[in-house]
Amino acid sequence: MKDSHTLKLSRRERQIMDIIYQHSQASVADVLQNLPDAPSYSTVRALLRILEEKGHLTHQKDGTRYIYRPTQPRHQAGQSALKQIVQTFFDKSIEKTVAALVSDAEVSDEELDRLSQLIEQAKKGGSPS
Amino acid sequence: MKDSHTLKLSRRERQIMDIIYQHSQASVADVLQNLPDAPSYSTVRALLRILEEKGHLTHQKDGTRYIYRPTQPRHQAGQSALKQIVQTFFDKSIEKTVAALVSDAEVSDEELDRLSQLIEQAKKGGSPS
DNA sequence: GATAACATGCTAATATTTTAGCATGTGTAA
DNA sequence: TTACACATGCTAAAATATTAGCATGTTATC
Repeated sequence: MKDSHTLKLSRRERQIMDIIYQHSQASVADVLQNLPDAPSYSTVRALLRILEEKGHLTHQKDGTRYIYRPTQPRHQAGQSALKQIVQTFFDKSIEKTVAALVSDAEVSDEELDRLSQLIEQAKKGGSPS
Repeated sequence: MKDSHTLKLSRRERQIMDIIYQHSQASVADVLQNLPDAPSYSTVRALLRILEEKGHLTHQKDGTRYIYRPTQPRHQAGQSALKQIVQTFFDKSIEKTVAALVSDAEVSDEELDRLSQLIEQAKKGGSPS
C-alpha cells in the first residue's frame, strides 16, 4: 500500500524509471536515447547503479552489456501511480478520472465500445453488494 | 503539450505541488502537515518560494499569511499527469488504463453505472467517424 | 595475437536540492 | 503599550543528486 515508488525518487531517477517501465527493460544506450537533456553515458550508468542499489532495478547480462528491469512489476507500479493521480487531481473519484481519460484524447467509437464491455464485465465480476 | 510539469520538479517540489493540487490551495502550515517526513517550517517556506519563482505557484495574502495556489489549472495538470501514466505504464492505451482503474479499488455498482453513462455520452458527443 | 569497438568498475568533482537559523513585521489580547 | 503568537524576509550551511573521467575487461575481426 505504500508508494515508496515515485515519491522518493529524484528527478533523474524518476525519468529513468519511466523509460524502463515504458520499454519493460532497457540497456544503458536505450535509456540514454530516451532521456530528455541526455547527460553522458557515464552519468546514466551511475544513475542505473544507484537505482539498483536502492532496489528499484535489477540487471542481467546480455552478452557484454547489462539489461535493466524494474523489480516491481509494471502493472503494480501502474496501479500505484494511477492511485496517486486519482487522489491528487480527481478527488479520489474514479468517475472523474475516467471522464478526463475519455475527454482528453481522441477516443474512437470502437474503443468506447470496448470500454463499455469492460465496465459491464466489472459489474458482473464485482463483489455482490 | 509539454509537461514542464512533474518532469522537471525535484522530489520535494513534486510532493508540495501534489499537496497543493489535492487541496486546491494551501498555507505553509497546510503543506507542512501533509508533507511526508516533514522538515522545518523554514524549509517548506523556502520550497514554496522557489516554486513561486519558477512559476508553478502564486500566493495571495490571507490576513497575515500566504495562501498558495497552482498557476496551472488543476484539470489541466491532471490531464498531463494522466497522459504521462497512460504512456508509461499502459502502452498509451486508455482501455488498459480504465481496466486498471476499475479493477483496483472497490468500485460500487452505482459508480460502474455512472461510468457506463459517461461512456455513452462520450459516444454521442465524440467526433462522428 | 594485435587492435578496435564497446561494455562496465570505480572515484571524485560539481551543481542542485534540502535544510535550518536569525531578523523582522503584524495583529491581538492583557 | 507591552508582550506574545505567528507570520514572512533573507542568508548560508549541509546533504544529496548529478555529472564526468580514467581504468579495466570482453568480444570480434583482421
